[in-house]
Amino acid sequence: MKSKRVLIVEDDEVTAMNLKMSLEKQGYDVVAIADDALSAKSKLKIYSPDIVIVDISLQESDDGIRLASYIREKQLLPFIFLTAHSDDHIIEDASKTEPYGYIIKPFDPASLHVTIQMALYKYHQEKKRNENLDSLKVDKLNLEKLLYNKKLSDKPIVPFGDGYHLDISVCETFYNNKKIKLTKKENSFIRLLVAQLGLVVTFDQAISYVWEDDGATENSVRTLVWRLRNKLPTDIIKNASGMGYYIED
Amino acid sequence: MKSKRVLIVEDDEVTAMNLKMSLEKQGYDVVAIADDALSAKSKLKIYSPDIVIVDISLQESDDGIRLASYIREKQLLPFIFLTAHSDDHIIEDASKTEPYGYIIKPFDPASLHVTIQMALYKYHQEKKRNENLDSLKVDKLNLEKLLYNKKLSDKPIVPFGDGYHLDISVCETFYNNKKIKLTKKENSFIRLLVAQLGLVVTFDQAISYVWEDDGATENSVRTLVWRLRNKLPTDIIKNASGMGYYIED
DNA sequence: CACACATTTGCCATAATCACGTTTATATTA
DNA sequence: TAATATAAACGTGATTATGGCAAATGTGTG
Repeated sequence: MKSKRVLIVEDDEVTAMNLKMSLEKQGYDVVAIADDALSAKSKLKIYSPDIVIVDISLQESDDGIRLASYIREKQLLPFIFLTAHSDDHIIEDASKTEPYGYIIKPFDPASLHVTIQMALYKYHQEKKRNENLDSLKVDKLNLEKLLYNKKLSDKPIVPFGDGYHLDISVCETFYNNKKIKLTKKENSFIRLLVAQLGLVVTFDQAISYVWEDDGATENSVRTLVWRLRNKLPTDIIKNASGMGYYIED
Repeated sequence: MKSKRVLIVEDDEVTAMNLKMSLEKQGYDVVAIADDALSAKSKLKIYSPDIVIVDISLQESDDGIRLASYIREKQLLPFIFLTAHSDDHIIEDASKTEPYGYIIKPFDPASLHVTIQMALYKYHQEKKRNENLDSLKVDKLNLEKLLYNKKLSDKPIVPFGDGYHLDISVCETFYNNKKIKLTKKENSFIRLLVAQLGLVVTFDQAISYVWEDDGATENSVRTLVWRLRNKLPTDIIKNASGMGYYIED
């Protein structure tokens, strides 16, 4: 296996150099060192590293955490936090970004290696799972979670489009608080669209989620969309040519 | 916050004692030390710790990993791996259990604390999300609340349909103040329909609520609806094709 | 930019399938 | 024994799959 490319984001030069030396001794390729979030972002693009080590408290601010959130959101890379503190609320904030690992200063070279390996592996698994999700499987549970994350405060309601909402506890769609009678498959597809609000639902996804084991053709999906569009008062189901359908966020 | 209860699963006495001391110095309560997976399982039950630290390679086998899988499956607790190796396939196996954290030997007391905090937080988040998903299901208690919220001022009466009302204190249904004699299951189903007035009661919901543990088929639900419709003077139970039944609000 | 060409989409009629309501026979329970 | 609940069967209507076709969209070329 060729050596992994590491980007270090650390404003303290001494720590950064220590890290770099330690990593290089273990066969890693430290491609760059950034000392703030901004340069980190540009260096991410330039060097395309395999993993990023981020100091949690860049310039005494929460820049490190925000950088991590950014990376997590874009699903670019695995990242590891480097921290000296064990301040509980920093830990809490850091945990929210779901880091792939963390190293506590002063760091130990051996544990550094293991942590990186674990992070890389974890990222690899996650990526594989996401790929599966993209191309094929969106299982019920997964979808429920997606929908749940979109729900409004304590009510099981997910608003979408303009005047629409979905009651996720009973699987029903409303337009201006008026129920729209939908059949099983129509409902199923709306749920999928809303779970991925703003994202395209591919034909494959639709087929595997709505039709489960019995397959279906792309034409079936098209006809389903057609029927749905007839039942919905406004035209919110958009087509992404060659890909599938989506509802705008 | 009261001190967190920790269970250590480690067959090397020296490491175990080191851990214990280190943890106690930081205010943790080490409730027990187990030296194999079996005793770990029983001690889990006896001491109900808040978190478990598991040595990844108990007695040179993969017991640690299997113990972790067991805990993960039962969704009992957060667990942290303790490992000396950086052997890639052990890391791979360990990662599959999605540990809440890991500590590399020789461990550093400060990082131990941070790792535990992160693990506890992560577990907390996970648990909260699962609970919220569960709360979307309708159980007896939930239903009573729904009904209670619908009742008329201070009287235990819930009106529905046109001329109907349900007395939730005695579980009886009336049409124009005339009692309608219903059987146990019919009553049960009417309550469910009224609790979700305007919303569809799915077959699954009906089956799990009316039939509880003894299952039933969709056909049973259909026949139940048929019997109910015969007893109710007007046609208020509507069908949502493929989904279930509902009464309009 | 215009043009031809290929692909994809929306729409529809038709056929196949599925779900519903209903009935009857058979269990289960009080 | 009467009342209640389930299971299987079946006609009917609702829902869905399928293939075709025109319109829209995208692509490559001169």
